[in-house]
Amino acid sequence: MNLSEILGDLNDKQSQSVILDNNKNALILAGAGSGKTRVLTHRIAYLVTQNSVNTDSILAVTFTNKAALEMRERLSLLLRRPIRSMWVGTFHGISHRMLRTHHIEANLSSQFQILDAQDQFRIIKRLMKENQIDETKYPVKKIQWFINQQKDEGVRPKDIDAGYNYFVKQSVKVFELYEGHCASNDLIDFAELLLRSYDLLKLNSDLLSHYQERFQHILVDEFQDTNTIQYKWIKLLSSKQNRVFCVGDDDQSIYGWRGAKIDNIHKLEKDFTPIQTIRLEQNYRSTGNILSASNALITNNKSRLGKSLWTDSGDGEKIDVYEARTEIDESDYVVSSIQTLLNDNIMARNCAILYRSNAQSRAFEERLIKYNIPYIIYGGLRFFERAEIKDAMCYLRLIENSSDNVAFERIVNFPTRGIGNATIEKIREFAANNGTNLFQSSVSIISSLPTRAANSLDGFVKLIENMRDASQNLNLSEKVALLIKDSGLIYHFSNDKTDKAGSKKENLEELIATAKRYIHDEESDLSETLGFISQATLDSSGGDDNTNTNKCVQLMTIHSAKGLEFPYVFLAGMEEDLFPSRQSKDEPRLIDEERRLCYVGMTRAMKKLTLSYAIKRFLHGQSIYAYPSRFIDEIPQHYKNSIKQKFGLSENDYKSNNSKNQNIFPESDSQLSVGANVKHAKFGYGTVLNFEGKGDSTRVQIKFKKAGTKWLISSYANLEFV
DNA sequence: ACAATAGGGATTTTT
DNA sequence: TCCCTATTGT
Repeated sequence: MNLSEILGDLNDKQSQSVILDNNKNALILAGAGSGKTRVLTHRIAYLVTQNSVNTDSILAVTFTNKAALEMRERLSLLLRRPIRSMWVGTFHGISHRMLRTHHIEANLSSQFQILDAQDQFRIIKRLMKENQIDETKYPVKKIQWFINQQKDEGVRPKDIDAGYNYFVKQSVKVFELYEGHCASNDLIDFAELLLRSYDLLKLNSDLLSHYQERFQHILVDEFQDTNTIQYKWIKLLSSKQNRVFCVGDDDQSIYGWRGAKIDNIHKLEKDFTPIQTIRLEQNYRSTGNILSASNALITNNKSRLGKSLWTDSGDGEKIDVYEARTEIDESDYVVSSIQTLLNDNIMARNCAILYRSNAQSRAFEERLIKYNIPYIIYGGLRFFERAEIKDAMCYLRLIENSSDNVAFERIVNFPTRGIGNATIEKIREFAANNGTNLFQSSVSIISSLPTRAANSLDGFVKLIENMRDASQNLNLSEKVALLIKDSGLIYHFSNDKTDKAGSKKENLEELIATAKRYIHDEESDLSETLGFISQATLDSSGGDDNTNTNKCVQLMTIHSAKGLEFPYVFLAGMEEDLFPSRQSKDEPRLIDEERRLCYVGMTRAMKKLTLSYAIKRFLHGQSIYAYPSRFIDEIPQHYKNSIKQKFGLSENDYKSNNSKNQNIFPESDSQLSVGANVKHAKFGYGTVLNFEGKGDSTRVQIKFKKAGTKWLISSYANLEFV
């Protein structure tokens, strides 16, 4: 690969960044849609092919697994070879890798487990209960938040002076208890991965210099999102001999509330000298109007590094601003606009509805169902966070490592097998007194238990032991298949009446497939199973079935849309107190972040952007009158096209429409049952998987033979039973 | 052990 | 309003 191939399709600024002097650090201020991933990957390709930098000497850090994966893929395409051994990963993934390799120096066993947010919550809650700390006064969520916040700042309990603040005092107490618990149980939470790997390097100068010498080039993506400990981690790894190359955009910093320090990007220029700053301002995504409007909006923020996006692709259409009467009206406007696009053969996946808070998705969902437009809502529980999947994973964990107390607690009596609280309390007590784990403790106390409890507990112990023996010679996916069956999970969820659609059972089956797909890193210090378990915690998004999503309109929060782009974007709920949110309105710092969020939302749009707001909105059980968002006013009028006229059906039309439809699907319809076969005019034949609600608002989930699985409102769907 | 019921809270969530 | 949790009753 030669230089012109690497620089071939890059603009001046991009090329400059890629071939930047090796003796300088770099800050690439990459605006939205300016090709930052391209610069990052081409920079690496340049170093490897033109500067003979060994791939082992490169460390590339991202925030999300998705970004890391994308970088890997693009790199192996560019370099035309696999880059398996290269250190490309998330902050957490890289930290994890270091801790596994140097677990002894990090004061961890080789089998340490990673806690996800749920596990962490459970532990904190139990610790508080055991120590009589009143949950109503000190909500677990808040304490958990406090602890994570401190860790993100690199702060340990001993560093905190609570003064006279009772909340902080209690939080620190729980923090200490929690730290003790994690230490004695070999547990690491997300924040701890970073903090501990930081300490590891800080306290072991040999290790530190090893990595400093090894990583000649450290590249960081989305630098504006780094928190204090991440910044310190990078700073620690940097040295006289190596160079950092940071890419970021201060205008797209939207995770300040999670500890991201926008100021890190400012500090960079002081802490990492000599440094060269390059601005990528040419945008390849949006039309001129969208960019100018976004630029105008973001100018209202103070203390920016300053950047102004431009494009040579023409002005495009103005931004539509729709004033709706209510959120129903709003969703009707948006969805009928989408319908119009679909009629023009625009693909559904090219349309996105973005909003500030998840609660806003409902109105759109209902309208999309009415129009029979396929959609997908992002957000909510991810695959590995689902209860049934966590249950199964905990069986896997306990089979693999009987000292995993977190797993033990979760599944000892699930599915229920007659092991009550009293028994579990005895197990805990014995374990605490004898310095052993819960599983071992169970084995020890069985003989001292009343017959009934003893039998139940004995059954559980034997179950785990048998599964362990039986899975000895099985591969990962066979192991998973065995466990979801023998544990009784499949049986339990097959009979779960609350899960009419059987999706939990399906998820468990999907877990087998996910295990099958798992590719184990041969160089890893972990067994295949432990590798799978760690990966599941570090990347909880697995298992999702993306086959139909490209036919769907996409609904998500603006936060989730960061890094994505769509030809047609609808930014909904542009109202004061919703966006910017009420909780942010009193603090200029928070308002600025809301404004950046709005900027991120607007710059997702490629061809056409539509903003909408409702005068009256039903929220939290009551109607609220709202003012249009200040952000709308901050966009100069000549980029906007205001639409105030009522679109589509009038209120009366709705009424007549509804009453007309009421007869189509009588309330007392006894034919509607799971498994019933139906025919739909457009989607053809299908089977009812699930339904909810009554009368007019009944929603039915149907698996169509050809059209896939859909939720429909029965009063609109006009179903025929066959 | 589970279902029914009452009460409280309701941005955003990369790992 | 809706959803999640904790409590209560069978």
